[in-house]
Amino acid sequence: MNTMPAVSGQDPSVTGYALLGLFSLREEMSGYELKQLADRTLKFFWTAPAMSHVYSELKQLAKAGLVEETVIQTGARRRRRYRLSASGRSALEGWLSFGEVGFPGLKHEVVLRLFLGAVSGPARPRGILEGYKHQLERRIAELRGIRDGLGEAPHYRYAAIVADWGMRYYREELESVADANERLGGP
Amino acid sequence: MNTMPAVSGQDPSVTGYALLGLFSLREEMSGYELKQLADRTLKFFWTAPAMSHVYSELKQLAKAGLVEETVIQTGARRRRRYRLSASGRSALEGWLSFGEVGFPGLKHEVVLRLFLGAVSGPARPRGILEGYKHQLERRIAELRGIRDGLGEAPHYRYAAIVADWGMRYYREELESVADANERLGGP
DNA sequence: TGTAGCATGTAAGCCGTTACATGATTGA
DNA sequence: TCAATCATGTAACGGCTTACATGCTACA
Repeated sequence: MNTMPAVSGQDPSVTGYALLGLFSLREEMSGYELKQLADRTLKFFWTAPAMSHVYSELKQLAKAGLVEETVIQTGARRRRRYRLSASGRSALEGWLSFGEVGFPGLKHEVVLRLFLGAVSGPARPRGILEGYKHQLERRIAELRGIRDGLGEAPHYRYAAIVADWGMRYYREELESVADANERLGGP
Repeated sequence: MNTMPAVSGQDPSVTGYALLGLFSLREEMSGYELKQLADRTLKFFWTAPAMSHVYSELKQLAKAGLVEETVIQTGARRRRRYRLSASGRSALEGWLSFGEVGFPGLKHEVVLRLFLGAVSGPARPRGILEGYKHQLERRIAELRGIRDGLGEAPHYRYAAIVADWGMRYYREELESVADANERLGGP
């Protein structure tokens, strides 16, 4: 016999589990708050879902019983707040301990355009590289701010490892930009 | 008045343009060959499209007049071969010279699971990191083979820059794996 | 009182995948 | 001749985005 509560819907996507996982950092959130948290965490290693996608993902997670939904009526609009349910936590733990993990997926338009440099001529990649460099510097500053806020507290142990991973990655990208610029005969 | 030939369909997606770009490396290809080429080039900086997606993308590109299609009937099955058309080349050039290039998108399940290490406990990330290390080593060997085949010929100038970018990235990932393992108290 | 930003959603539709079906070719 | 691999697609569907619609709140 089945002692689990009946739930409906499919297995969550990886993004679904990722969002579920964020509830381990903060017990209760609205969709908006979850999106904000995703933009300070997930974003650095997993494409941040659009606002509207966060809402629809939460709807599905609620339908599957993995998060508990509290509806608050305020005037003409209802607000919802969510927290991880017991079965949500065990689903998350199960997902984390299960199976193979795929190789990271990358969609790197900068490198794509560099790769096609023979078609566009070298001026275009140089400009793109320049723009990418600025974006990277902004990202690095953003991530450094977050990383500094974590400190060395054991509570943020994993987050700190991940933040340092991200910093190392962005620094490597900066190096690759410099190397490519040099080889393109750039400044 | 419009001097361009009439074509139908939407603007290609980035993946569409990426595939179009591969015809600058090899004049004429079947869908199968295009997929093989993508797996030796694109794959390292842009998620490689599934075989079936390559076929449907080619169909769309042909419909839009960006590639020319030659149909060959052999027995009960027709084969198709493709080459870049004149308007395909100018569409590619236009796309390459146009506009803003977004920040690279990453879907890194390894880091995601590391990030959630507090939920799973440290043993699981350690195992995942170990597996990732092996995958990275295989990738590096694969890319090194390709890179060595390029040599220093000016013809492969851009490809060589991109291959070296990839190698640098994978080496950095290996460093991050080692750092994370250390901090997890691992071997 | 009006406007900018906070907040919550729905609808349409593309992008891309997996599963499936099937044919052709090569070598054991 | 059987199996493996090369090769070509179709169908169904999920994931995720953009565009749009709307309400709420603070403050100038």
